[in-house]
Amino acid sequence: MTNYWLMKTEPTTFSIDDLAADPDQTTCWEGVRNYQARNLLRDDFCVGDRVLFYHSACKEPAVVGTATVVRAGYPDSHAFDPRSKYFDQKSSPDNPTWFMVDIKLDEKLESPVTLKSMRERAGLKGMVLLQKGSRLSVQPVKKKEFDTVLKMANG
DNA sequence: GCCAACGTTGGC
DNA sequence: GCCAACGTTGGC
Repeated sequence: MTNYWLMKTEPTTFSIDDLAADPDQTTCWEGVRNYQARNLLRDDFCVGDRVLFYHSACKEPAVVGTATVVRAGYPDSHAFDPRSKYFDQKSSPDNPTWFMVDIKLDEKLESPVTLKSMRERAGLKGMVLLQKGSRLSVQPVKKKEFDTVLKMANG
């Protein structure tokens, strides 16, 4: 059973081009420090799940690509490193607080699907992303929503 | 840069 | 357990 997700990133921090430039086009998704998102990463992400890669807090917020989960939830080791900006004293290798997954790029969309265009699409009304005050950085997406976004990307 | 909405912290 | 204060997110 494949799950569908949307993952937010600020392109100034890590963009779709950064992912595309990686030799394996793969990255660990470190630094999530929100419990609801943590629970999803730890408990619900499975290898093979599909991901909408979303640019937030930028000029044109949009889904800019798709990816696949290639490693399910495992402890975020950045939380153990005092030099990391993601360091968290309360997380330890014995009893990790924070988790991450690995994702691999599927495709960078030729034409990004903007937040604006998603708001205008009746079929996407229920998307978590579009709910008022929604700021979950890792969020579930329905298969139908995932397919609709891709349809919008491909004309 | 503004500000609404949300999550976390900590005093009581 | 309540809730005010604070910090962060993220669209605009």
